[in-house]
Amino acid sequence: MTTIYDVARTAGVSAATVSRVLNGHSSVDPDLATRVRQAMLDLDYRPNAVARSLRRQRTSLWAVIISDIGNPFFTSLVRGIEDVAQEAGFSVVLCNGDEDPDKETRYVTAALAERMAGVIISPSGRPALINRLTEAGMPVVAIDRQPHGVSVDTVLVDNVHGAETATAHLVDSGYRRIACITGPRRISTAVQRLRGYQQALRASGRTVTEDLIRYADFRENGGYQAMASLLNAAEPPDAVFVTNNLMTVGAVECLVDTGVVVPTRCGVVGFDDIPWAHLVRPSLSTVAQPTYDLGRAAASLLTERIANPAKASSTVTLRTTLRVRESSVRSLPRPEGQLADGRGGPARTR
Amino acid sequence: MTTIYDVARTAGVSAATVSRVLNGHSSVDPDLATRVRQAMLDLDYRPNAVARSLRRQRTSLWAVIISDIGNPFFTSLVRGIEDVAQEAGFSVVLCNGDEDPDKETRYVTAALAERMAGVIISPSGRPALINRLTEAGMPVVAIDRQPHGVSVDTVLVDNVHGAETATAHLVDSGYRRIACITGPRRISTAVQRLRGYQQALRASGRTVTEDLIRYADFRENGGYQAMASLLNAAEPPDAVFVTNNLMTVGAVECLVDTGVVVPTRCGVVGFDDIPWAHLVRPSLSTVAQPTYDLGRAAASLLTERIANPAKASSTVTLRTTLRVRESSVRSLPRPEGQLADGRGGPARTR
DNA sequence: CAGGGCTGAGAAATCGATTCCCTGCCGGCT
DNA sequence: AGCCGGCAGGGAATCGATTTCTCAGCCCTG
Repeated sequence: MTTIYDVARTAGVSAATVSRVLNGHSSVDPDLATRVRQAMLDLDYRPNAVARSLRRQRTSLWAVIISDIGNPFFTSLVRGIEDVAQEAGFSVVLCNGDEDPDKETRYVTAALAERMAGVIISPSGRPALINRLTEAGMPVVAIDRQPHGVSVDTVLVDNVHGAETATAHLVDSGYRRIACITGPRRISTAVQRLRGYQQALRASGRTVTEDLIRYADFRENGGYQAMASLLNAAEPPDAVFVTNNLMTVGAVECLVDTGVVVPTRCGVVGFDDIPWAHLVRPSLSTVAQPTYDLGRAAASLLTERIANPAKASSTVTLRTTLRVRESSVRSLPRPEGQLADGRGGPARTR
Repeated sequence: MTTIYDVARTAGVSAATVSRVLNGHSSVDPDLATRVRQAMLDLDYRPNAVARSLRRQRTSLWAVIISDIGNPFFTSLVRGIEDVAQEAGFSVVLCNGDEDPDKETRYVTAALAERMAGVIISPSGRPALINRLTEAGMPVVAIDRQPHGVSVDTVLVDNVHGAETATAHLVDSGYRRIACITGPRRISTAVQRLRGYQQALRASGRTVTEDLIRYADFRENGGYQAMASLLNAAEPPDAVFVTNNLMTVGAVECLVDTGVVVPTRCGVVGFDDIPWAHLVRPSLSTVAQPTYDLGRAAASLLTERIANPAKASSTVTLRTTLRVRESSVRSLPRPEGQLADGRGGPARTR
C-alpha cells in the first residue's frame, strides 16, 4: 500500500504538504499542489482511513443498529438514513441486532471500540446500553422505540394515536369483541400501542379485559401462537388489532389455518405496513408509518448532535396513516376471485 | 477516553505488559495479570480498535455489500454470514449497494480505505470493482452473481438448472406460449436463468423467440412494465417465468390489474422465494434458494481466504428447489375462499 | 535601510495500540 | 563457581495520517 510519504517523495515535497493538499486546510502553491495531485494519481494513492481516524480522533462512519433485518419496516428506514448520511459526508454501516440483547451489546461495543462518529439505534429494551454510549460521549439517536429514563434524541411515531385510530376503526366496522396482540412489555412501542387500543375501547364505552390481550415477541411465530391462544379461549374475539407487521402475518396465517374467515368472522388491523399487503388475500388493513421520513429525521438529528454535542436533546414524532383494506371491513362485498381491485381503491385515511 | 497508558500507570506496569495481558500473546506473571485486569475494570478501559488496526495493519470487520436491502433474498443470506463471522471473531458491517454502481463504488472505496479484513459482495456488474479489491490484496468473495473474467471465490446457485426445472414445470402444466422476464444482460444470474428457460423450451421441442423475452431491472416496477408489454403484444403469452422475486411480484400485480386470471389464463413461476408467498392469492410457485446456506458458504470461503491468501480460488454451487404452489398449476381445482390450504401442501421438489 | 508581519513549507510531535529488542534474573549443568 | 539458556517485562520504534511548531523568505512601512 502506498502511503503519504511515498506521495511526498514522488512529488518532492514533505508529507505535511501532501496532507494539506489532501484536505485543503491551508493554502499551498498551485504548482506544488498539481505536482502532488499528479503523484497521487500516478501511485493510485488512497489515504489510510484508519490512520486518519486515529489522528483526528473521529471517523466518518455511522453505526445503524436495527432490531431485525428481516423486518421490511427497517429497509426503507435505512434508505432514509443513508441518503442524509451521504449528503453529510458519512458512510453508514448496518448492524443487525436481531432482537437479541447479546448481539445488540456486541454491536454497541464495536461502535465504541471503532470510535464511530455516531449511532442510530432501535433499542430492544435495555436502557443501560444507551447509557454506555452517551456516557462515552457518543452521539446517539434512538429510533422507533423510546428508551426509558435516558435523555437522548429520539424519533418516534404517534403510537398511541395510531393504535386508537385502528381500534376505533374496528369498532366502527361493527366488531364487538376486539382483541389485541402486542409485543414485549419492556418495549415502548408495545406498551403505547396497547394503551391506544385500551383508550379507544374505553372511549367507545367498552370494558377492557386482560382476557383479550396477548403479549408476544414481535415475530411471525409469536403472532401465530398468540392468535391460536385467543381462538382457544372461552370467548374468542371477533376482531384483533396486532401491534406489528410480522405478528400480523402470523396471526393471519393462524386464522387461515384454523378456518376462521377474515373479515367476516374475524377482522384484522395491523400496525406497520407490509410490502405487497395488497397482493395478500384478503388484503390487510394497516397503520402505515412514514418509514423513509423516520430515517431522514433520525439522520438529521444525528448530524446536528455531532455538530453540536452540547445541545438539548429533542424528540421528533411523526404521524401514522390508517390504510383501510379488506381485512377490517365486514360490510364491503368480498371480492370474488382475483379480478377484484387488489388494492381496495386508493388507501383511505382517517 | 482511557488509554492503555492509564491502565499501565494504575497497575504499575508498562504498556507492553498491559498489551500482553490484553491479547494473551506471551505469558505474564499471574499476579501482574490480575492487577492489570483489575485496573482495566476500575477504569472501564476499552481498547481503541482504530489504533489497534493501524498497528496490526488489519481490522476485524467484514464489509458485506449487497445489491438491494429491500430484497428479502438478502436478509437470511446476511444472517448466514453473520453467524459464521461471529464464530470466527469478525463483525459484519452491511452496505446497501441498491443496484446503483455509484453507491457500490463508494462502499468498495470505503472498505479499502478502512482496511477491512474482507469483503463479500454481490456485484451489480462491473468487474473493475472486484479487480480494485483483489489488486489491493483484499480478500473477496462474490455471492449470487458470477463476476466476469475475474478469478475470485464465488458462491452461486445452479441458476441454469433451476430455470430449466421451473420452465419444464410450466410446460408440463400444459402452458403453450411461455414467456420470460429476466434482468439486465450484464448480470450473470439474468443471463443464466434465461439460458435455462431457453434450454427447457428447446428440450420440449418448442422454438425460442425473442418476442416472448423481456429484459427488466430486477425491481418490482420493472416486472410490472415487462408484463404489461408482454400482454400488449400481438400474441400474448399464457405463462411467464420471472427470474427474480421482486419482478415476480410486479408481474403478478400487472396481471391482477389487467384482469388476467392466474393460473387459469396465465401461469406464473418466479425465481427466488418470497416471504409470505403462501399468504398471497393465488399463492406463488417459486424456485427457492438456500439463502441462509449461501451466506454461510460465502463466509466460510472468506475465512479460508483470509487465513490463506495464496490458495486457489474456488466456486461453490448450491442447489435450488422448485416449490409448486397455486400460480402454475392449471388443473388443480382453484380453492374457493381463504379456507383452502394456503401452503399448497408440503412444498414439492423436482 | 531596518524591522515587523505574513505566508508557505518542512521537521517533528502526536494519536493509542502492538511488537521488536534488550536487560536482568533465575535455575540448571558442568 | 562459572556459564549458558530461557523467560518476564520494560523501553522504544512503529503503523500513517494530521497538526503544531518553527523558520526562511518576502513585502511593506516608518
